[in-house]
Amino acid sequence: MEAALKAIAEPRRRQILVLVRDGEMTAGEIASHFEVTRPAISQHLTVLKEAGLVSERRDGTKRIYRFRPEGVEELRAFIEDMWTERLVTLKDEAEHEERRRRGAGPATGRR
Amino acid sequence: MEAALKAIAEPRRRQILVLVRDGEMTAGEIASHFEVTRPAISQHLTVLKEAGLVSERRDGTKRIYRFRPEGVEELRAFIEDMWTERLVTLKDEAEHEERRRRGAGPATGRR
DNA sequence: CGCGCGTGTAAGTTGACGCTAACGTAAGTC
DNA sequence: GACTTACGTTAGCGTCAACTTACACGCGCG
Repeated sequence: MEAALKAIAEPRRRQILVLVRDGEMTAGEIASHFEVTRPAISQHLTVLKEAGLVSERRDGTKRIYRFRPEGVEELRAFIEDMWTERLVTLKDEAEHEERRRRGAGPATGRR
Repeated sequence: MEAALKAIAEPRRRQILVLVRDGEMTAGEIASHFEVTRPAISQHLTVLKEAGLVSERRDGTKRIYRFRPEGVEELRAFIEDMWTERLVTLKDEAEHEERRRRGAGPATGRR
């Protein structure tokens, strides 16, 4: 998750994602869309792959990269939790209070 | 948007966001939750503020920071578009193909 | 108005990251 | 098995970002 966030924080990697989003592409084909050298793109692809945002498939000497929706799904879910968990916390507090009113409460919920 | 992405890519800033998510807090109060110095937290707060993820309010010499849901909303929407636009593109391609079958198409889509 | 409190700001250091150039590697071709 | 193709990998360099230390600023109080 950390990795995915840092991956999309980089503009060029987002551009790469937009490229492969519409269909799979070879490394060279991706690199041809940019002004930087191929090794640079190769490194970006490694980062994206390890972040789970793209998948790699091999065909002979070619390497074909493909957008990986599940990776972005995790990311989206994480961002969503960023403020929905606020409601969860409020709910937890309400539950604790109710429990306390019943006299049960050592509150073992601490990590 | 770029700013918001780079802001949440940093672990400590995410922790700060989680802190102020449950209610507003002064700068010193936030800093007391971490091992780093107060200036470091102050810099993080500046980054978060300029990214639109928190808002700042002043009360005398104190500065009170508050979570800003709209900022995260933009972020969430951006991530969402990251792959919903894929469907739009597929729809475009379908339209182009249909147009081509009618004999229209020199395929000027190249940038 | 001098002084303390709560913060932001500036300067300097260190570590991480993106880039290039050179080299290494695996698959196909003759 | 030499040669080409299509890549990844490594070493080195410049830049940026996070941190600390030291200083500056605004508010309130006597």
